[in-house]
Amino acid sequence: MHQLHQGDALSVLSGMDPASVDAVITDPPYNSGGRTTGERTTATARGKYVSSDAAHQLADFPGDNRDQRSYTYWLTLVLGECLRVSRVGAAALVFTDWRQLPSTSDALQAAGWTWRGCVVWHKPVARPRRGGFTQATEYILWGSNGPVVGDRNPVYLPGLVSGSQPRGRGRNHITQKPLEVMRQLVQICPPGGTVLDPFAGAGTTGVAALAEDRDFVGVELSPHYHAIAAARLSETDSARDVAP
Amino acid sequence: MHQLHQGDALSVLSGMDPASVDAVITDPPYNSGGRTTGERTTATARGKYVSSDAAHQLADFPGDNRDQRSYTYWLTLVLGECLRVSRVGAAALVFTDWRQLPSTSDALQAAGWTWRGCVVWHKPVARPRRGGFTQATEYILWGSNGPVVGDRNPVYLPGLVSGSQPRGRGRNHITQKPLEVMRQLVQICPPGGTVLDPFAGAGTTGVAALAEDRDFVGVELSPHYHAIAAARLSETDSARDVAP
DNA sequence: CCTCTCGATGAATCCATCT
DNA sequence: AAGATGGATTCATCGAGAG
Repeated sequence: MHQLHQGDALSVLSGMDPASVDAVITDPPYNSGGRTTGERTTATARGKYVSSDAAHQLADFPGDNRDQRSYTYWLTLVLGECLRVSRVGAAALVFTDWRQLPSTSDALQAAGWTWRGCVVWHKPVARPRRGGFTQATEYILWGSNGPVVGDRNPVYLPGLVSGSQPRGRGRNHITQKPLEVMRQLVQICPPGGTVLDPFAGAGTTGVAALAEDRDFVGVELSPHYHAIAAARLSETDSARDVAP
Repeated sequence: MHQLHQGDALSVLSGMDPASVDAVITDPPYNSGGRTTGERTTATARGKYVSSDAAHQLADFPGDNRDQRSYTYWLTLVLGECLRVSRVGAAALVFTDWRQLPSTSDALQAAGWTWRGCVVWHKPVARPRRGGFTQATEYILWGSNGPVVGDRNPVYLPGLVSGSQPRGRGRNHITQKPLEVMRQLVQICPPGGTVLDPFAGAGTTGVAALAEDRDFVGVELSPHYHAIAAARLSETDSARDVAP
């Protein structure tokens, strides 16, 4: 079962019932990239994150033009609303890159979540860098709403997940996550529980949640990606209904 | 060729010539002090550091703001001295865990280094955690003294390194790093250059540097570990003299 | 259906050259 | 002078197509 809202994350979340979801798993716009504040706030997400020799024609996405301070403030507001709508014991998993990891950890904790750790996503396909280290990883900050109740969901999840972005026809979004990675992450939500993603993008989090027998509530601002996510989610949900 | 000083990092560094090293690779003693009461009270850990070092007086829980703040301030001073004694274009690699990553990145940048990225050290043997994600990684923050000059050291280094801590007789220190991991990291220093480690511990950074044909300057406060490191370094250096 | 070869690619990064 | 634009770089991995 799933719902997908089209609109701004803060507005939609403020209309949701308190204590109604069991996990928040999301990939906010990083507001990263570029060397100067000017580059970060004026360039498009495509311009910042897509290699200059890339052939694909994927659409840009909105919301990637905040400076560092505003990013932290805004993300704190969003994660605060997420805490309000989540049940005690719920988990939050928030993607970030190395540049924004400190700010993201500030926002997570300022919003009231307890920081529990950091999962590493390793991307085997990454452009090498002369004279230094390849940037081949992203980070998933793990927080909890109060204590972690191990008995309620006795899983043992990996601290490092590996996977490449979908390629070719299966790729819908610049920053799309591999389904296999997301299927591992959604297991932090107890079976039958509800996963919330306030920045749904092309909807991979929801597809993974449905595939692992969790419910899903998503929010996406861009009408373009909302339509893509809606189609993917409906397809997954109907396939699930037939399966058993 | 190597030198190993016994004394406090700040004191020894302040006596060193400016612009005399090509890379700083170190694991500051917050991690090395032991994170659990058990680690801190075992016979091998006792006496590792004396009380003159402010970092040893940290409380059990990093959430204590005062100790956290002092740690960041002290690390900023040390990394600032490291910047002074390093040449333009030199790299800094600083180990940290997920809890201290934001503070360590603050200290690195406050000291004047340009933050360039984050390398992940994956420990394949890690204790699983019920109801959550295994903590199987540590982090190595990468900074540079000014621009990265790719032509001077045209290497392509990995963003993820993997290796388990030495066990049994080969293990001299609680937080000892695998030699194979350190051999990859020291390649950020141009061949023939000098690697500095102000918290040398059992000297693995130096052993790796010598094995990869870099020179080494180390500092270790504890007489116990200074003696162990001195023996390991001399052994490696004489083996190197014979080899060619 | 499996194996092999071939070609394309990356939430990059740097730098010279234009506005 | 500061920002915008465009080109060059590199290799482990992955998809497609051939055999």
